[in-house]
Amino acid sequence: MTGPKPPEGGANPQGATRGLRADARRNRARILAAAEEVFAEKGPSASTEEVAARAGLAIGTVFKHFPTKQDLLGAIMKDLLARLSEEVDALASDGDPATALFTFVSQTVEQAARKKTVIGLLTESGVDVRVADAVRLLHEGIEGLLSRAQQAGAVRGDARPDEVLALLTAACQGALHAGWDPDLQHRTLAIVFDGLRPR
Amino acid sequence: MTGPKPPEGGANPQGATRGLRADARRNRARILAAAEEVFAEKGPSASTEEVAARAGLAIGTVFKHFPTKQDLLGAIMKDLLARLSEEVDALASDGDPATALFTFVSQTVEQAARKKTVIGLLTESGVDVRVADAVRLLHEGIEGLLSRAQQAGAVRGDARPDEVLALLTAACQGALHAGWDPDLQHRTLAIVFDGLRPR
DNA sequence: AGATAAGATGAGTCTCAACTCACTTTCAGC
DNA sequence: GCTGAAAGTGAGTTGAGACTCATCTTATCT
Repeated sequence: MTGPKPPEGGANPQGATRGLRADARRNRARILAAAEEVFAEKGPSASTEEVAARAGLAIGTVFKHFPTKQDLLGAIMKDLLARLSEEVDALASDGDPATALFTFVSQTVEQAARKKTVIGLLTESGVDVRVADAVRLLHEGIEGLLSRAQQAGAVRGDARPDEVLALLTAACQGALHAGWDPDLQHRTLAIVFDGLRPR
Repeated sequence: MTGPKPPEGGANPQGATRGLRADARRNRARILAAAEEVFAEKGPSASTEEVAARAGLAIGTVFKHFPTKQDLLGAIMKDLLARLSEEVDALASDGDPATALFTFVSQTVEQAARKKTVIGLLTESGVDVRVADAVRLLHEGIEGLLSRAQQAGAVRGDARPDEVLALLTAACQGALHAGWDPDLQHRTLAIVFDGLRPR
């Protein structure tokens, strides 16, 4: 009846990395980092093999941590959405309520132009159950930014959070196209922002 | 030196169907129709095999007409863009200049929600050289609608055609998401249209 | 240090879909 | 209706990529 400590049963606040052996935790992080890079460059159709190579690990290790490719994509997606939520929180506490929402949208679209991950994910598989929570969190964050902006008189009172989210995802999608450059992005978002302002 | 009439050398206004044997022309049309259906339902990742089945033809026939899958997707894309250009022309001659542009965008986005073809194509492969002409034609059409709307005072004078096209494609992309329903679509486009109106 | 289970490995399997081609069928001109 | 070329056929080839597993390695506990 002697042996290693059994896996800890408690709740794990961020990810399922508690109770993992040290090397496993390290490798999991490496995989996620590599995957984010690879998928950002080549989109979600990049092979798991390439992710493994970039992480300097064997393909089997990747599949041990993420049994299917969808799981891997879902984990990245979750990370990305969580980071967006953090940005929202930061802007909500520090930024000017009148411009925080616009700043957030601009930043996110900017980022989308570089990282195809989110975009391709949303397009290919729709919003997955695995990331539903993360999406809800982001939605709530946007709700906060929106209502502050409305109270500051910077955004029309009848705009709703789901409209903002729709505009945001649409703009992110659009950011992938040929001919989309910083200038066009700026001009296009300016139109959208004008549409959001009070008449 | 006797034999069947050699293929006609003249220009072919719509598609490369002139000089084809009757059955070939018929089958080519069947393939395009089937492909449009299949890709609209399942997106561009649907198999060529399924297209052949839907058309009631052998797989080899499909590949005889369209040597690669990209060719097939390109042909559909071209068709679709041509149809959009036709709609633009119709609205340009018949419609109210003040609302024609908005009507066109609404219709197109509406259609995108049902047919994933264009969207997935643009996302997966970028704008292909094969359809560059068709895109240019659509661009010119939008340019016309835009300048009429501006002359009618319905759209701000500083809006440019590429901004409109960016907004249009972005909205079409957005239309694929879970949670995108006619109501949300209407409200979101209303914001965009407000952004396009003179202040 | 020794024991042991967790973790890592990567060659191999399996599935799926794009594409080929030797052969058959059909159309069109005589 | 005969003939030759154009078109159609579909089993087979090929390649790519997701996923497996028998085996080896290593962290961690005593």
